Amino acid sequence: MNGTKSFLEEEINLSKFQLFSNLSPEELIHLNIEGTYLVYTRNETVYLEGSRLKGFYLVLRGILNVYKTGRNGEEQNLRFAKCGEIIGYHSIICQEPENCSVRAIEESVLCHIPYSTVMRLLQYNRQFSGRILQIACEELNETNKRLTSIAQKKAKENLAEILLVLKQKFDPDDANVLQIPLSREELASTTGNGKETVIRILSEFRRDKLIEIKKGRIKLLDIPKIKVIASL
Amino acid sequence: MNGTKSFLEEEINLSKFQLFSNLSPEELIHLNIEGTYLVYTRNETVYLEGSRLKGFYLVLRGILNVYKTGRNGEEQNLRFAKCGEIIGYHSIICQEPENCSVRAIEESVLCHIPYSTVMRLLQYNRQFSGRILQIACEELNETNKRLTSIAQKKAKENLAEILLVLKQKFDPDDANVLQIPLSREELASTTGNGKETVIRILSEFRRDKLIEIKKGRIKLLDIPKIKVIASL
DNA sequence: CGAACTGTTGAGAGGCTTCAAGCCTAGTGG
DNA sequence: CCACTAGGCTTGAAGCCTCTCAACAGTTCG
Repeated sequence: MNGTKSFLEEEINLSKFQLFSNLSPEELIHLNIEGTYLVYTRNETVYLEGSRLKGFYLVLRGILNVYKTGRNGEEQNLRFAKCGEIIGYHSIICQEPENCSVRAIEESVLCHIPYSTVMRLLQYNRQFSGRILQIACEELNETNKRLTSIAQKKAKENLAEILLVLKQKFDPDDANVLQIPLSREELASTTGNGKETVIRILSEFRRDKLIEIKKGRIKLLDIPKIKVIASL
Repeated sequence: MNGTKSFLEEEINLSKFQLFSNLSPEELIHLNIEGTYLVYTRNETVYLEGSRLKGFYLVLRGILNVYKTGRNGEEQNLRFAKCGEIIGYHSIICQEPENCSVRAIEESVLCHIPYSTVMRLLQYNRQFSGRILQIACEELNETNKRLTSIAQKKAKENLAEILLVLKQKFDPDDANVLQIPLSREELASTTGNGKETVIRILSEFRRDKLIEIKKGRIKLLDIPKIKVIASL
């Protein structure tokens, strides 16, 4: 992990993020002074479960894997965070050690916002605290949906669903190519299956011309059929 | 569903709930005027997924099953709500239709707090909005933990874990008897397994003197061993 | 008392995991 | 530049776990 403010100065205009769009000029100045910018390379860990964070992070660029470590130290993906999303805020709000770990999936740039700054904003800026509350509730809705799918769906249905979820989140050009470089193992940790199971199903999807894999990126060829398989 | 304010007048002192403990006398008066009290009998539905709620609910008495309907209309329990907890607040905060359903597991009394009241409190009472935020984050932590267990653990481990979670939440006297009348099917919908699987594991636990079942209530006899099975 | 529902047990099938071996690819060092 | 190596990817086979179907016992309630 390394990074200096000047290096990134240009690309950073925190007020363009919805979360900070309602800050007063003064609050923005403070935010810019107090926030620090960090670069993480692929597979680099941002923090581990159990850490006591000194603030939260805003994702400026890249994609991160938010996961828990479960049985036998096996990773379970909880969500992927991308530009504009925040991570590590539970820890701050609940005043508890973090309950999940975060690792960069591709080179990522984060902005660390220290505890005191967050607290000041939460206290004095209603729009900000309201937005955080909304973010938490949205995340909760997502997680509830995932939990239900993982608990009830078969591996194939579940994987098909995940592909659609990833498309929605990581296909900005709408070219049906998932712009997220996931290993088979990471994909498996997302669906809650073994690596081999995921590989077999992907092979099957490929054979049936539902998807295509080029340079590690998955392209969805037949979304209607994938939706049927996902039972959506 | 039926209930009148006078019927319950006595037992209701909303300010005793932590969520409302920081309300001004004026806010409390409004809350008392605007809140309505509702009684639900066992298995009665409070609301269904997709509803547009006109407020949220505080549980005054009883236990509720918060669940989603998944594959083939099968229920997936997300959590159980008891006295002092709130339900239906995502809907209000995200301004979206509710994403889960709620049903009374035993006779329950709820206080419905209308949208306008919630919004006023969220806007003007920082302690209140902060507390809601904290509740959301705690729920998120719980759900993340559940998701990981459901995805990774075997039925037996998972069921053992659920028993311990239920003990923590529904054993106020610390007598190791779970004061929550769950059907086998409801228990199965919590662990994400079939009913028969749960029954078999419970039988095994009973045979091994880990638990005892009397009048539908589960008593935990050997918590250390249950913890070992749960891999905790 | 019978009906309807919940709980229990058995048997069989199928899905998923696990182990194992070989392939492919990217990156390294000679 | 090429051979080599490490790590990810792929496929096969075996076995276990869980689901599903089915029959029956027990319980509750009108």
